Amino acid sequence: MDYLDGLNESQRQAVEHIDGPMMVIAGAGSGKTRVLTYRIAHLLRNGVDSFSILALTFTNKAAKEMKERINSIVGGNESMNITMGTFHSVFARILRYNADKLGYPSNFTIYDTQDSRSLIKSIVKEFGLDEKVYKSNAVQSRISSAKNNLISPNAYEANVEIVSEDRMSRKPEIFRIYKEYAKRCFQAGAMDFDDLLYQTNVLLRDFPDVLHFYQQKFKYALVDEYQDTNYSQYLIVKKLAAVYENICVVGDDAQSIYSFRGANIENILNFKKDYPDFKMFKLEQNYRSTSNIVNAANSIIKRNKDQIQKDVWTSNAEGGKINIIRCLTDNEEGRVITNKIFDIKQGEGADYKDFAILYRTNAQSRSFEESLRKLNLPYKIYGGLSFYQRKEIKDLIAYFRLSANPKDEEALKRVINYPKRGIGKTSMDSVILAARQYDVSLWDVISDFQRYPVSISSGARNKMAQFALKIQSYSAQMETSPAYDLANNVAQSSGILKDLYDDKSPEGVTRYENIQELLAGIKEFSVQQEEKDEIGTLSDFLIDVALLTDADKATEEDKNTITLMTIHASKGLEFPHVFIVGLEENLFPSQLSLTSRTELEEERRLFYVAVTRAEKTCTLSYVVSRYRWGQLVTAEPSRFIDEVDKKFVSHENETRGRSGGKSLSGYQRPSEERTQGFGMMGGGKRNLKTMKEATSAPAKSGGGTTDNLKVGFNVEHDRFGKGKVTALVGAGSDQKATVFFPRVGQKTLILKFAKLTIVE
DNA sequence: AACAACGGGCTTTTT
DNA sequence: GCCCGTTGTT
Repeated sequence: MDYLDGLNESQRQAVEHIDGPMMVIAGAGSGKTRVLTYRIAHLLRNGVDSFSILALTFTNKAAKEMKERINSIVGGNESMNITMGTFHSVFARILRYNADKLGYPSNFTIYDTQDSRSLIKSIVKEFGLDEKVYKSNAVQSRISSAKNNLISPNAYEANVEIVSEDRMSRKPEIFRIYKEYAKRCFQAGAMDFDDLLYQTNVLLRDFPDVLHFYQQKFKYALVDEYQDTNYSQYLIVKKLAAVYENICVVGDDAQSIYSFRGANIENILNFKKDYPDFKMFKLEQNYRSTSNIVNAANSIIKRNKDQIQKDVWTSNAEGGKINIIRCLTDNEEGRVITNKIFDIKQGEGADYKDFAILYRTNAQSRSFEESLRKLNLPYKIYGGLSFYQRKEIKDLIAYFRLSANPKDEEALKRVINYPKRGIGKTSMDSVILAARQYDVSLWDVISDFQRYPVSISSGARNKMAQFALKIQSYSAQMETSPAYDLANNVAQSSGILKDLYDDKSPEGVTRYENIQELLAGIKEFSVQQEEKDEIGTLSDFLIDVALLTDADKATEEDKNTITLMTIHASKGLEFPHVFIVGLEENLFPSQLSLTSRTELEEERRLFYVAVTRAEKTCTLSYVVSRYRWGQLVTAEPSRFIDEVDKKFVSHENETRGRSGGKSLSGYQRPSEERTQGFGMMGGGKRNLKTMKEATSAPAKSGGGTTDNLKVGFNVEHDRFGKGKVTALVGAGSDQKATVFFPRVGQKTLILKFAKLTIVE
């Protein structure tokens, strides 16, 4: 068995375990994917039918790669019949197949986050609730977490605890919104992301024959990234595996970073309860990183309380220390990191694809983009606005969606007046009102005004009827025409293509190109389907499109570029040289995570994930002040920097030791040339003002006068006069105070610069 | 009904 | 600083 030879002892044991429940706890870089693929190959070699394997991965890309690797081990294309993909895509297919049982059309629409948010917004409006109180974001996450815990609208209403939580947050009507939301999704023939799991649970709960069928089909189940599954996913897997209990879950509790979307570490504990005789395998040897990186990462994660005991080690070389860089501003951070990349690349002849810049929030990408572009280095940003979330792409796809399912109200609202065809807000409001009165969909109204009369101008009525006719003609071809033909036809006859073509601005040109790219993608899809002797309709194309992400798209290109992405998006990836940027308090760890220990521990795991992406070098950076909300604000180095064991760290660009220094005397002013560079940043009026304050900073600052400043203290400023402290942010030399001065109003001051004296 | 101008909120992280 | 939605103007 040649393929077993390349595995270490614990890997091999995990791979060779065939029947019965098992859990693999896999440290970062320990060959987890390897174990998964080899185990599947091993199952196939030992006579398991590929049709009976269910493998749930975290991304579609991971599934695709795994299939390829299995084929290369087993030979042929045996992996073709394995059911492999993300929870969402696998169960979306199963739901389509069984949709009629739940009262949904098999071509139900999948609402993305934007769609559901917009639906929630309109419900809040229709209910006459205050949109400031019932913020769509907050309501959405409330509904989402209810669904992820399998709480139906009725159960929600009946749940004393939940309802009182809503009352306490002054949003007692959420249950009504949830009810209406669920109703409207159903009426529109639409499921949101959470529904794909929720409704699967309903299907398996209410239809024992369906449950039985899939239990018999999926005799072997594997779940990757088990630590990131939520309750809804957990229960699906548990039900499917209930008969044979050939279930293998793989994960690393130290890398659980998705609790904000309902992921639940308890699933690991539940596993032990559900399958008391399970076998546990630990993969602890790291093959990815230098020992400095492995040890540094260990020193970080050991600070967390909640974790499964394991000992990740490596026999790799020691490597360089983790480099920590301090910069003055986010723009300088961009330049410094870019130069570093350039130097390393020249120095050791690395490829661009060997580098990754990882950040906490998407908004941080800007300064790196700018400096990379200046130096003409190729880069690719993952995440952020994905290709499929761009306005023009969503517009065209909305036409497709509407043609496949005219009840899809979010799609209808999106395109009924795009491109402009003279159907304005007033007319649409009347139609919406009428639709609610008749309790039918918007489509029903605009496609049959005879039956559902609406008091709008005959002009508007005609235009809507024309629009409806157009959609109907598309619908007629939906199941018969090849995807590309229809897509192209829609793009042209809807007027989208012309509208974008006429826009000669740079953005307009890009949008036009994006549409062309989408059409090219559909063409490719059509061709692929024809090779399989299938027609490949637009309807088929739509099935997957809602669940595609940029990461899935990237595989084909495989370009040699520098990678920019959030740490979340980097999970499962590895790079020789990793730069983790923006290590500042309130950014990483995020301000919103500071309220509880568990949330802070999740941020720490995120940091752990980031560090363990690195193979050869890992560099951390932080800045003294950064643009946030369009304003330059001072920042403080992240606590995570201090949490890395000093043995594995070296500081660069440091003008001072940054240990514990509470006193202002430890702070050194930036050198002259730095101060200049600082002033040249940005250039807006606001910065100039901030800069003036900064450069006019007194060297003295009376070491200690404001050290024990507290909220409520009265202070005096030599320009603003007397005032009262209303808030304090940060600590040490970067502490800021918000002070209310009766003479000039409220000001936020950086204590090390402002000449404040405490008065009684 | 269409467009320009203005203002508010926002930043976690994603299927 | 940016995106979105609202307001005011034609």
